[in-house]
Amino acid sequence: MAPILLPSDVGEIWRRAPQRRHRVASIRVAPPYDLGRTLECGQVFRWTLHGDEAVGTFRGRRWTVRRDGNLLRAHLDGVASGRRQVAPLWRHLATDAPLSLIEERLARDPVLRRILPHTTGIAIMRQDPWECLVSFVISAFNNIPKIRQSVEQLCRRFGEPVPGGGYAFPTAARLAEARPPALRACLLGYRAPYVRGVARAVADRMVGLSRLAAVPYEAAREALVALPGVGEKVADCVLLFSHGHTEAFPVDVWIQRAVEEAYFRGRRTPGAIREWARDQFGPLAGYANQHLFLAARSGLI
DNA sequence: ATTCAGGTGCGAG
DNA sequence: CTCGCACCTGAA
Repeated sequence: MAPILLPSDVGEIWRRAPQRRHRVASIRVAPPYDLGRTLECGQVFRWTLHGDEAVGTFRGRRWTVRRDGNLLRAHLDGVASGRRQVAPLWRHLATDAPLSLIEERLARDPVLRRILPHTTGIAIMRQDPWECLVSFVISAFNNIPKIRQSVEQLCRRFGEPVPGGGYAFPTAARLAEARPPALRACLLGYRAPYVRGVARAVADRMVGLSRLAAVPYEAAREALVALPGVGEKVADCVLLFSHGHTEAFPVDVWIQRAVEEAYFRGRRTPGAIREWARDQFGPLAGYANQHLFLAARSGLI
């Protein structure tokens, strides 16, 4: 199959999207943005969805976001007065991602053209790198309900209470000083030392986690893989979901099976699949990944 | 009771 | 450097 050469401009448009400075409690999102699909396609673990209402903690505040057609309304829970800057929340939810352009480009690939009608509207969020890193370290050889429980336990035991209810994600310094038994009590199992390890590395500035967005993909990846409990797949998740490296293509068992089935009809190593995806989709590899992942989990591939 | 789950770090060849 | 294997533990 001929590689689909994608101009790098799409990735750049997304990455450099202007941040609105004024306060807005609501925002109109361009089709096909789908809040529910964005929150439930597996990139984030702490947002919960109830029909058209999403609840999540972001930057130490509890938010409720209601969807009304193409309009999203944000409510700050537990804060009686004093409006607050909402723009960072929209940025977090990636409401500015040029999805129609991205999906139009992705549809040049025959496989994606077939599944896109079932997966359209996914935006790749901009998550806090530290929370994202810990979440995906926990995700290794684990199942989603338990991952969510573990993250929630970490917040409950080590995070600061949040006005609207619940707890913020704990800081690296806080987790670095946590006792191993207390960490294991968060259902972490054998991953407890990994969480402690990454906490220490980040707290001690062994790795400039928040600066990796400005570091080229390959170099940023190397820095992450050096951390305990962080392999190729977890590194790619962090680079994609929190650092804006949309050329990252995390290969888990679902993606591996889907790509082998739909593109190769034969076995490939995770590394080979990752390299193939970067070549095939360029700066949109991460978006392709999310659509293929959701399609695989939905039984479409 | 047995099996499975969004990988990673190991040692062995 | 690639390959095979063990691994905490709750939920089905």
